[in-house]
Amino acid sequence: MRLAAIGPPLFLLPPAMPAKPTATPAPVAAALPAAGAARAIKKRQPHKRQLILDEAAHLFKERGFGNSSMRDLGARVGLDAASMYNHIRSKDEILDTICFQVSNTYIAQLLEVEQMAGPYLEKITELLRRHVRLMTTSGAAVSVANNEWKALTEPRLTEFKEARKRYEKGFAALIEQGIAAGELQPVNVSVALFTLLSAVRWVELWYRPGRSLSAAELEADLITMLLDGLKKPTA
Amino acid sequence: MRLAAIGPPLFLLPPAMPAKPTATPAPVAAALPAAGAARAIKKRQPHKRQLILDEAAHLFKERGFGNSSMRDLGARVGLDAASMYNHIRSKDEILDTICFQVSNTYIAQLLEVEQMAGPYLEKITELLRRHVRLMTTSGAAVSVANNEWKALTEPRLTEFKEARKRYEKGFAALIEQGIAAGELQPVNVSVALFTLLSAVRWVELWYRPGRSLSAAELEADLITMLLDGLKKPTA
DNA sequence: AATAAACACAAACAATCGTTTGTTTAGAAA
DNA sequence: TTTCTAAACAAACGATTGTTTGTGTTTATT
Repeated sequence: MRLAAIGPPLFLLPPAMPAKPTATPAPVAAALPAAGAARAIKKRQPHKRQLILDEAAHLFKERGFGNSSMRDLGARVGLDAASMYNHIRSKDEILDTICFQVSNTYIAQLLEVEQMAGPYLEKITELLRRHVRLMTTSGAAVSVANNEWKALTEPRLTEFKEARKRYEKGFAALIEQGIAAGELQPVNVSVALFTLLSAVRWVELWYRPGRSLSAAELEADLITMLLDGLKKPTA
Repeated sequence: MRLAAIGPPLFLLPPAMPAKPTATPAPVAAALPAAGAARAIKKRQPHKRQLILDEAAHLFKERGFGNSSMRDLGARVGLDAASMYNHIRSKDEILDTICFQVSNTYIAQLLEVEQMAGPYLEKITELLRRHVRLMTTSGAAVSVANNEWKALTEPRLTEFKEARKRYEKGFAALIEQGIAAGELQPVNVSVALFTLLSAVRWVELWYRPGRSLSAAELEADLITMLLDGLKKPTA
């Protein structure tokens, strides 16, 4: 019954507090100012802004948006709270940027997969694989987009929800078509969708680059388990 | 591609904002003062305290602990913020009570199932079933325990994490034994555990008593999908 | 060398936070 | 009645919140 080698405690799927990685790859599309909300301020050192965003993603993931102060964030970045306002517009804009970077990436992945050829089962697998991959490459940002989006302010809150719904509808359509094609079990589409999206969420909380399980192995195991089930076929 | 009948938008498993139900069943074990943290203050009207706790669970679920003020909560309860301090010790105590009510219930369910007879697959199914059932009966509290426990203060934060770990270890042991007995596929135990616990989490965000899918149907579909997989066996 | 822009910080702003205090109301116990 | 106490509110507490202002320092451009 060894659990230690693998996991940060997961009671009922809680955001764990990882040892602060001090540096983030952040492969989400770099801070395009999300339409109508955030205009960049970068001048001399555009990397400072990204540093703030990365550190904010980790802070918000660990403590939550509402429980994190700008002074906390400043301490992590190594800047006075006031100084950060040379690089960002507001605390809200930070959250906005993180959330929409993630949602834009997810939408882009959906569009790509939708245009692929091949059976629906392969499309679903590929979309799920990319979904998981974003978690392993941009875990903090994904975590914030998943857990802290409620703190977005109003027109953007609605926009985010709409983006989310678009992603879900696209994903659900693949499942529905897969069922119709006889590739998948005839389960309730929404139950299947939510279960899939939900099932992979622990990755964003658990995965750290140094883990014994590689990201590729994780992807494979996870997808196999979801598509084939835990139970051993009675054959 | 009808998704509407079933679901609140689930992008990557976000806490949805439900229409405020105005009344909660709250079948978690009623507010035993968690050891060393909360001593009840009830005098004349002990039900007022529970009303505050119920309303807090919904508020914290919708907006998050850090984004919810005592004045917000008071407005929902129909009381001045100050008046609530006749019934509760502090804002932290509210969160503490909610989190540990949930974790205590989960631990109790684990202990019960561990003592059952029968194959491991049945034990796992039963534990999963009770796990889901607590979400459908105490969704708001479960959601808060899952998402807001990070805001607990220190010694209780550690206690909560330990309770969570105990639950996980017990659950993992069942899976490991099931694999050893040849009842389950030989997957990585932790991957299986986290995937199962994670997969059912959308229920806490999606389920509402008035849904077209009954709680029982939901339980059945969900468990079947996780144990048998989404893919249609190529037979 | 001079100018201007980019950036950092100290100090302070109003607003809001959780909570305490003092007082009043209302019902139960004597 | 009188007495006691639970419970509600108004007002205010100090602390902290996000953010602005003013001023200085660095750095690149002319």
